[in-house]
Amino acid sequence: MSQITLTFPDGNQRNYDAGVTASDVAASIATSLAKKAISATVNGAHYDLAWPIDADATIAINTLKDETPALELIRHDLAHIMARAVQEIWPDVKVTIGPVIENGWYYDFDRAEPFSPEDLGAIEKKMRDIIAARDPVRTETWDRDRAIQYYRDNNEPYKVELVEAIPADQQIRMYWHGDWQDLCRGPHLQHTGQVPADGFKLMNVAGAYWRGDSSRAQLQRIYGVAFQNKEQLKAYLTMLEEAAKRDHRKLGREMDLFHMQEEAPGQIFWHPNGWKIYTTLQDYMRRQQTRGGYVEVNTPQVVDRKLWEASGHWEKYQENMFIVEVDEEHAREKAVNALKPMNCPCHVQVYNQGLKSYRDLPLRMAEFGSCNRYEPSGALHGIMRVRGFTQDDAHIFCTEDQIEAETKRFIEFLSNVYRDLGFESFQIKFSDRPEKRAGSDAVWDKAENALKTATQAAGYEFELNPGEGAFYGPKLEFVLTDAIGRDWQCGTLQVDFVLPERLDANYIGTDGNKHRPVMLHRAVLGSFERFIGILIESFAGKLPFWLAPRQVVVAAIVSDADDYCREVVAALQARGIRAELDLRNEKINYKVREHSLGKVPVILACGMKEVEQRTVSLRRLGENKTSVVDLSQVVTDLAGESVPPDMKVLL
RNA sequence: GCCGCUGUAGCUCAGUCGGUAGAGCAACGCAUUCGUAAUGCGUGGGUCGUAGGUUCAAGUCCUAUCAGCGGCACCA
Repeated sequence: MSQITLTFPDGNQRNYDAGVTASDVAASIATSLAKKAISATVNGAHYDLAWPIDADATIAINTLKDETPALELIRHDLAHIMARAVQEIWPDVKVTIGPVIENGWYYDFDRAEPFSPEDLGAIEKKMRDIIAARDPVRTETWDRDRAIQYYRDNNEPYKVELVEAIPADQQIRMYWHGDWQDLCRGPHLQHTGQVPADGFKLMNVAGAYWRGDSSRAQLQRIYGVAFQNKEQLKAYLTMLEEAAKRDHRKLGREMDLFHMQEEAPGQIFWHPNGWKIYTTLQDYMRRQQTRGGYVEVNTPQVVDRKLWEASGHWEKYQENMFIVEVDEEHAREKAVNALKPMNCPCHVQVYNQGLKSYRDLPLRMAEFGSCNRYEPSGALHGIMRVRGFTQDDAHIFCTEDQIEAETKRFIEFLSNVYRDLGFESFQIKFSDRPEKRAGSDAVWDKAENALKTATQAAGYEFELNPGEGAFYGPKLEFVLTDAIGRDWQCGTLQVDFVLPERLDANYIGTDGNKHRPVMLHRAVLGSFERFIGILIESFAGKLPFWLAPRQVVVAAIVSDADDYCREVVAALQARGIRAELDLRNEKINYKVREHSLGKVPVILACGMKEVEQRTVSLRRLGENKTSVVDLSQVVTDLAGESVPPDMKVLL
């Protein structure tokens, strides 16, 4: 039998018979290691302890303390343990797939009756029994046909389908613990007892389609989360509670920002406080766009279907459009219109007025474009995903040669805005040509290269998102990370060769002939509604001073200070600060609590001491210390703070 | 759109076996003038999401429907 040499992380080398398993290797080092071992990393690949190693390799034995392999295995084994528990309780349930996901796993089942929350408890209990049994995990490799026959015999149609999708000559790895079996790539733990019994929790049940295809069977998906130990699980559950606390729907009510109601699903009733955030943000964006060389336009909401037919939306996007038909009796002629779901076709109409010269390009046309889309009911989510929204949209009409410079210019514009709004970093995803696309390969090569080169030239890296481009061109997506680590895709830049063609946009070149401009579709915030939702959640309602709808509350401690409080508010308002008065017959504790919950950044409390000394007692949100400041000083300071970041730069 | 769950006062929620609606906070009134996260007492407030049905009787059971929530699909 031939010998192989294994190299350990500390550089030591040992010789073994070829075909040795990591389990044997661990045992050759120490019995305790063999017991603790969960898997091995062999030449960088994650290996099951039971797999044979046939050639020289580097090897590391993993234990539960090694986070990456441990979490992978725990979650993966739990997926199997859960599937086994379900089938032990309900033998007629069909199993499908159960992958590891962020923080845990899920498994999709086919079962006629829905799983109830009580069922989850029963499953969890059964899982703990399986873990307590410390059932050894064993594996074999089978021919594909044997596996297919096995699953046919066991009446597991989904597994049959999965195996059939594997090439006929490929070996199939089968896993068992107890009597329960599953098809699996592996690796797995040594025995079920290696899963931390108090480190996991079943979270919820949801519908999911077989193979993600909405035309196929609807399955039931059970989600679980799992960690190396109880403490980490608890920390995760606490983080979820934190996220729930900053839910923009809850904060929107508490801060009195907006509401939504049945009669207008997916549309927002902005209250004064919320609308103040909106207009402050919009004013900011307008200033930035003006500085960035954009012209602003405004275009119609209700537009004849003819334009949508010409643009391609009628064919490609009709399901998502609100169609407006006017009753014939009242209409001079029957017309079918649609609420605009996008601004681009209208912008081309503006562009097409009059003759454009190459001297006019690049023409950067912006609109705070109010759009309506009939989103599927299940897609609606607070103010983040709505049917009526406003994009900070713009279309840059330019020549192909200008794509690169405009891309660079836009990324700089966008990163500046994100920084001002409190997001220091963002990632870029580059989506290239999809299967279904318009335009020649040569044009795509050109567009993709221009986008890529420009992004790199601007000094940014990107992640490739293959095949996810729009049908008319490649796109960049800008993803920012919020205060609790969640990613949000906000900005986008898309290269479009198709729409200028369809809507016959052109310009006169240096040669005196007509040429086709390229359109760059771009947005920074995406939509005001969604972005405000992100701001609320990221800041947990504690918006930066300049964006806070109610910046200051001046609260009287005793009613003899009322007149002075009025004077303080007037002084603040005279400097443009959004200050409110609270003269209610309540204790200062009550007022502080209420305005703190309302996320007002600054509370100025005034009692007789302040009246006599012409000062205020200043308390900032989130701090429980106060400071006494001269009235004139506080007005100057807060006026400085309320200046938007872009105006500060100019000062 | 699909699967599951939910819908009771402005908000958060209770409501048993089907017997005719309840709490806390908020609001309003009175008292209290108080020093940095809830002062006390009192008063008013509900077609139980909507529409049907079963029943002597429906918040409760059934059907339909609307909306919301969690996922899936969708997100140009």
